[in-house]
Order: sequence, then C-alpha cells, then structure tokens
Amino acid sequence: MMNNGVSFADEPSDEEFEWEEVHVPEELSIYQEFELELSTPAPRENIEITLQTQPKKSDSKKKAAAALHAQRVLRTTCHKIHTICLLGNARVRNKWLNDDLLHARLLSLTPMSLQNAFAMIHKSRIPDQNKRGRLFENAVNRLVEWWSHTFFTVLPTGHIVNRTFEEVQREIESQASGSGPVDPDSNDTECIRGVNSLMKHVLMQCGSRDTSSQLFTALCRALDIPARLVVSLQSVPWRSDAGKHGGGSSSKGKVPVTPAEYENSREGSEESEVANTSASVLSKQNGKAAPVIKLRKTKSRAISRRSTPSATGSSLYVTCTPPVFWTEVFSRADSRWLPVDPIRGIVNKRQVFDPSSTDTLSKAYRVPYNRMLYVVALEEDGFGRDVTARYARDYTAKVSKAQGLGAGPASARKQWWASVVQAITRPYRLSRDELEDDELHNHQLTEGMPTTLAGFKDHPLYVLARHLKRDEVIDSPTELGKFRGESVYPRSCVVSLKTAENWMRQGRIIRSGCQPMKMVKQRAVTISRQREMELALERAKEEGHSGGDGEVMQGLYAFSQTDLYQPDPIRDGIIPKNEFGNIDLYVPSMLPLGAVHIPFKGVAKIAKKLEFDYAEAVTGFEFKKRRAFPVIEGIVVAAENENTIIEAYIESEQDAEERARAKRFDQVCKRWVRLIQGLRIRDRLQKQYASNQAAEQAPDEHWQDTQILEADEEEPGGFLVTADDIVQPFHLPSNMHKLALSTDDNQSVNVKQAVTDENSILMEEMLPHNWGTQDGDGYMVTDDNSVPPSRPIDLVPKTMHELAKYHARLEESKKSESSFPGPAEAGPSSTSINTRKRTARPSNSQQPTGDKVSVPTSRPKRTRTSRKRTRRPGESVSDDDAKPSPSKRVRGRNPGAVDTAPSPRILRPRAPKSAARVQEEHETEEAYRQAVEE
DNA sequence: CTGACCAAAGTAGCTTTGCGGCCT
DNA sequence: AAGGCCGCTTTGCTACTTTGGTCA
Repeated sequence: MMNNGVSFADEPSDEEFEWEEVHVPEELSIYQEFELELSTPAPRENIEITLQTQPKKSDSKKKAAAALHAQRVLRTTCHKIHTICLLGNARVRNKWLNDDLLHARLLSLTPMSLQNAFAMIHKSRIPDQNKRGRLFENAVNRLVEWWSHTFFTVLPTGHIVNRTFEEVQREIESQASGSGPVDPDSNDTECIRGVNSLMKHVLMQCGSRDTSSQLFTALCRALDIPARLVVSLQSVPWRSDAGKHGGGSSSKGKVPVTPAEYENSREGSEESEVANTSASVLSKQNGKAAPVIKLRKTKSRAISRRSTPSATGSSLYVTCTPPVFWTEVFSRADSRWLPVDPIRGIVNKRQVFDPSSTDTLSKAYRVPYNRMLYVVALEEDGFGRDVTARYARDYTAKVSKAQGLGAGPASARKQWWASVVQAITRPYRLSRDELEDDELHNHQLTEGMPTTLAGFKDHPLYVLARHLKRDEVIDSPTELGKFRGESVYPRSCVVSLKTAENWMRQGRIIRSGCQPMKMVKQRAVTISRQREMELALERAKEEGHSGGDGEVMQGLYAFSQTDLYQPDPIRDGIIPKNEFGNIDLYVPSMLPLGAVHIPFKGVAKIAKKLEFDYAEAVTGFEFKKRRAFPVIEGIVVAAENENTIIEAYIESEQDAEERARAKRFDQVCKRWVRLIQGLRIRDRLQKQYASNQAAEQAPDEHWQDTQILEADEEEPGGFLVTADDIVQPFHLPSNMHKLALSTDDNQSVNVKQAVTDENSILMEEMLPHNWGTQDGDGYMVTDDNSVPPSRPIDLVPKTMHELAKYHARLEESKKSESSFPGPAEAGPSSTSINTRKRTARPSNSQQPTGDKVSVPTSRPKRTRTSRKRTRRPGESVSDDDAKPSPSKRVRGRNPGAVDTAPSPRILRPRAPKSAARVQEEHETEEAYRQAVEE
C-alpha cells in the first residue's frame, strides 16, 4: 500500500501494527482508506501524516490456519495413498485368482450339474441369442445360490471396512505409544498370504465375505466365464469428520490397519501379507461360534479383547449388506457384464451394491462401514475399469462430485483419480469396452433428477436458476419440473454470454438491434478501464441517475445474437485502422478483403520505407500490472503490395545479415591481429632475453590447460614451435558442420569474393579460429561441396589430386558423423587453411610447422599439431591421416628449430568422445604431467 | 442424520492499447 | 540528436469452490 512514492521513516517492526511516518503531498489525502492522522500542524506544502496499516493477523491465528492446511494436505495424501494401496491389494488378489490349481480345486468341489449348465449354452445348440442370455443368467443364478447357501460360509469378520481418518489416526497413535497391537496378526484381520491361503479357504469352505467374493470370481474363471473382481475401495476419507457423528463411529471400535501398512503390504512381494481390515461389528458369540481362520497365530485373544457388542454386531450385517468385493460375469450372449453378489446371492441387480441405498436392512447397517466412491472392476488380464457409475446411486449428483470436479483441490483429486484409473486401464480398447462405456453413460442419463440442492449444481442434465454463472442465462426456458419450489431447466437451455467487446475478440459482432440478454456489473481490470468507469459514474451522478448504485452495468449477448465480423474491403491500398492506429486481427477472419497479413517482425519498417499504407496487426493482449499491452504480429497490407514488401523484406534481412557478417569479420580480424602481435612480441622478447633460466622455466599454465597431451613414448619432449601450435587450442569450430550446411551458395560466393583481397590470406586463416566465439552465422564458410576459397597466387596451389582426396574424405566423414558434429570437427575451411602452404611433397608426410612464430620453451610436453584428435597413447602411430612422419621426429629432436613448413594436417571430424574416453584422456594427461614434474 | 446454509479461506480466470532508458 | 527498440514485471479483482461448522 505504500506505493505512492512516499518515504518510509520507520521500519515496520511490530507484527500487529505498522506505524510509518511518511511525507506525502497533499493530494494523497484523497486516499481515504488509510487512517490518516495529522501528527503535526505542518506547513501546507509538507504535511506529515501517519498511516496505519490494517492490523495483521495474529500469530496464533496464522499458526492455526497453517496447521489446518497441513492437516488437510495430510488427510488428502492419506486418502490417496490408502486408495492406491487398496487398489494394489485388489490387483494382487485378482492375480491370485487366475491360479490353475485354485481353479482345479474349485471345480473339483463344484457339482457337475452346475458346471454343465454353462457348457450347454452354445450357439450351435441354442441359436436364439436372447435365450442364450436367459440361460446364462439362470445358470449363474444357480451357481450363486449354491455358492452362497450351500458351499461357502461367510464369517462375520476379516473383511475390509471403511474407517474415518480420526479412527485410523488414533489407532496409529496408540500403536506408536506401544499400548495398541503392533503385529497385524494380533487383530481381527484375515490374512491371505497367497494362493495357498485362498486354497485353504476353499477347502474349509469358509472365510470372510471378501474371500468369498474373490473365490467365487476364481470359480467363474475356472468355468471359463469371463469374470471380473469388483472392488469398492474403502479408503480413508479426506474430509475431517471431527464435528460429525460425534464419538459414534469411534466407539464402535478401531481397526489397526493404517495406510502405511497397506503401503508396506503393497510394496512387499506378492506372497506378503495383504491385510484385510476387520469389521469390528463382531459380537462375542459370533466370534466364538465361527471358526476363525488362524494362519499364524491365534486370534481369539484379540477378538475377545477387541470385540464390542453393538447394535450392528450381527452376522446379518456381513451377509445382508452391500459387499466391498463382488463379481461381474460377462454374458457373451448379451455382451454385457452382470453384477453378481456371491454373498447375498444376487445376480444382475446393480442397484443393490450402493450402501447408501434406502432399503431397510442396509440402512440399518449403513455408515461408516461402507462408502462407495471408487468402484473398480479387475479383469483376468489384470487391467481394470472404473465402474463406479454402474453401481453408485446418485453418481452424477453425488459420487462424481465427491471424486472431484471443476476447479481447486477437488479438481486435483479428480485428475489424480483419472491418472490412477489410467494406470490400470488396458492400453487398447475392446469392443466390449465401448459397449460398457455406452452403458455407463446411459446409467448417468437415466439417473433421474437429483434429490438435493447440491446435486443440481453442475449436473449434466439439469440446472436451477440459482446456480447460473454470471455470464449464463437460460434461453427459451422449458421447465422440466420443480425442486422445492424452484424451476428445474434442462442444462441444454443454458447459453453462455459475452460482452460486445469479447465477441469482437472472437471476430464476431453484435447484430444490430439486438438487446443484451443480461446486464451485469462491469468489471474493471485495467487502470484505464477503472478510470473510465469512475468517469462514467460521476457523469451519471451529475445527470442525476440514481439507479446506478455506484455500479456501471454492461450488457451481455449470446452467440446467436452475433454475426461474423466482416471488415470493409480495402480500397486503393488504404488499410482501415482503429483508434490506436493499428488493425485488430484477433482471428484470421478479421482480415479485410483484399488485404494480407505479413507476420514478420520488422516488416513495418519496410512498408513504411516503401510508402505503402499498412497497419500493424494486433493479435492479442498481454497483461501486466493492471495494464493491457497489445501483441503485435507483423502488418496488414493491401494484397497487391504483398510481393513487393516481402521481397524488400527479404532483401533487407539479407542486407542486415551481410552487415552483421562484415561486422563480425572486422572483430575477427581485430582479435587475430591482436593475437599475432602478442605472439610476435612474445617471440621477440624471448629471443632477446632468453637465457638458460628460460629453459628451466615451468611451462606456461595456460598452454598446458588448453592442450590435450598425448603420451607418445617415441617422441619425448616437444615444444611450441610454430604459430600453428599456439593457435591450435583455439581451433574449435564447434558449429562448423551446421554452419557449412546452412550457408547457401550465394553467400559462399560473396564470402569468397570478400576474401580475395590482399588480406585474404590472413582472413582465411583467422576465420575458423574464431567460430568458437561467434554465434553461428556461418559466414566465410565454404560450402561442403564447393572448392575451397580461391587463394592468392603466391600460395602453393592444391593439386587436383589433393582436392579429390579431400572431397573423398569429406564424404566419408559426413557419412559417419553427419548426425553429430563434434566440437573438434574440422570443416573444409580448416582444411584449406591448413593445407594452404603445402609444398609439393606428399601432404600426409609433412611436418606440421606454421608461421615464423617459433617459441622455444622449456616445456617438456610434446605438442603435436594433431593433439586435438583423441588418440590413445598406443594407437597414435596407426592413425590414418597423420601417419608417423619422419619430420615429426625431426621436430621432436629439434625443439627450438624455426620451421616454416606449412602444416600438412587435414583435420577431419572425429567421433564424439565417450565419457569413458574423456576420463581416460584426463588420467593420461595427469599421469603425464606428474611424470614431467618429476 | 442429512443437507441447507454460512463464513472463511483459497483459487481460477478474466482482463483487452505504456514508459523510460539506451542504442544506433 | 532523435527515433526506435528493448525490457520492464509477474497484476488485481471478482466470482467461485472448498471446507468446516451450525442448525433445522
């Protein structure tokens, strides 16, 4: 708030109050939102006032808010982790259900008549598809009946239940304090450690209701019926229930399975314990009557200690309420998945799985044991689908909203769930998936009107007027019904509106005579708009309009009230401009007839120079600091001028490029002159003052650093002999390859011409050395396929043979390295430079020596001109293009010799160094340096 | 006991045309 | 010397959502 150029006299020290003495001009007193105190009767021109900021939030409040936030984050995270762990648990189980031995055991215990019933259903026997479907459903019915009534005894314990965050947290705390059970075996959890555990339950013909459903799914798969294991994930809710049903849920007992435990179980091997939570609804009698499966330890102690008689403590609960696990079997005849509840013996009734449904029994045992939020069906191949929509009663009105929607944290949760589902979704679609999608979608459509106010919010089919957004209106209302006295309209009647300006941004214009469909308070986002509004308001007040209430209203229009904006066609090359002197081009359709858009930067200058009429094209806006800045992309001109302008533009671009090139060339020359002069001075000094001491001097560190050494035992020692040697470290035309390719013939020709002046020798030599410092224009680069730049006559020309050789090499290297121009890659120019002064001797056997700058130093390092090449010590002799030459040895033995012979080197691209190689080189160098020092 | 409602906090998205200093 | 270019700075408000609590 202190942004009016006022000067601070005090440093804000107190958290709660900030008193600041400031000097402000008198006009500032209009800022009435500040509490102003005239502390001294100051002179008019310099009033001293004290501003009081709003008292800040107290520390404790802040802390509380932070804690609340942290809690929320924690709860959300726990919810997510728990959900994923439960899903992982279900997937592991689902995999176990495919076990052949388990199938065999199950089949061996299943009556043949039931098995045969399925075998009978076949196209060849029963051609009628509907009949097949009915027969299949009947067969499943009988199978389920047998399973639930005869075969499998459901224990009232050991299955997964839903618990609140607080319950779990209390449990964790009690465990942490050591008072609670730590060993998961010591509670009511039914432990299924693997397929063997499942098979035990088959043989015992009893288990938790979760196990019952899982085994039934396995049986279906054994019978060659496509069967899914369906699970309703009972994850810890992310919302706090602190203020809700009091101690009710907590008094019903705690189940010590934490998200962390689930996580552990998931991360462990498949055979690791996958914990089920126990229902704490177990009464003592039930617990004793039913044989509890003991896989490792006795649980009786835990049960007797923990079980609490309660209203829900009845085995009825587990056998009559919606399960957490159940089965879906695929009816091939109907191409449909039929829900099967093998505990209650229900087939094809999708409504009975939602625990919030209103039938009396489940109502009695409803929350908090089962909450339907995520229902996942896992198929035999391990992939899953989100089938919540099939089972949840008010999916669109409630559950989908709970899964997350719209914006904010909820939207993040929705995305998260979508990503979870994506992770288990089959990567390819089956036709039955499509059918199922349709089915689930239809369920949503036929769900019926929501029963709560919140259910109408964002409902895909219905809408209440109260939930309309600021820019929405119900057009051509067709009332579908009433909800508590409010009219319910179809969502399709809702149209979204825009202001006239916003329609213009879309390239549309309000049809004349149309009245706004809605008036809303205008928003002022930019300062200029705000001022505009204030002005309008004042004017309205002056004119005595009382209705304004200090609000500027603005009309909103529907799409149907707009037409495509068609600007007037241009005449005589004159482009129509708006009040800002440019042209609006938010969408391509806003381009006037007969005009073209040239979206290049800097093209306006050209048009201006050519004296064509043009307008800069505004394609959008950027917003900064409450101000809008137009985004300008090129210009709009008359179509007949387009070519002229573009040609001129290209020309000017080339010109600019040329200028830049010349400038760089200049810089290059300067640098080289400086270097060469420096070297000459150095040389002179050394010649003049060199003494015996000089020979003992340590090698110049700089050179040491820039050179890659080679340990060639045959040629110990080595000296900086020539300018080439010295210059070499800079010889890193890193961009050369790319540059050479990007340079067109035109430019190379220009360049060649440019360098054939008297300085060209120097220039030519300099250029590549400087590429490393240029940003890649590639001037002076000869084309890969072109002849090297023409050379003055006084140079020894290249023979045709040499040229042919050079090209052959070039082709070779291009082939091998075209995709990776390494930093040390040397292009054609380097080659031409380095071979420039070649004598008639065979090029490859020449001793590389450069200019007159011979620098006899005492450094014992061997500095071969080919040092840039990566070469291992042992293989240097076999290198193909720098064959061991006698002259090398000569140089080695005559370190101080001034050799003016040109370098015969032909640098070729080399393969990029591998990391290992770089390391190796580094080590070699280190070793060599050490050896030198000794 | 659920859902309507409220307050608080947090968040998304709408907004729609300069200025000053430095370089050439 | 003057015109032109570049970079500045990361907004602020409103409506809406979510959350947590109360109450009918």
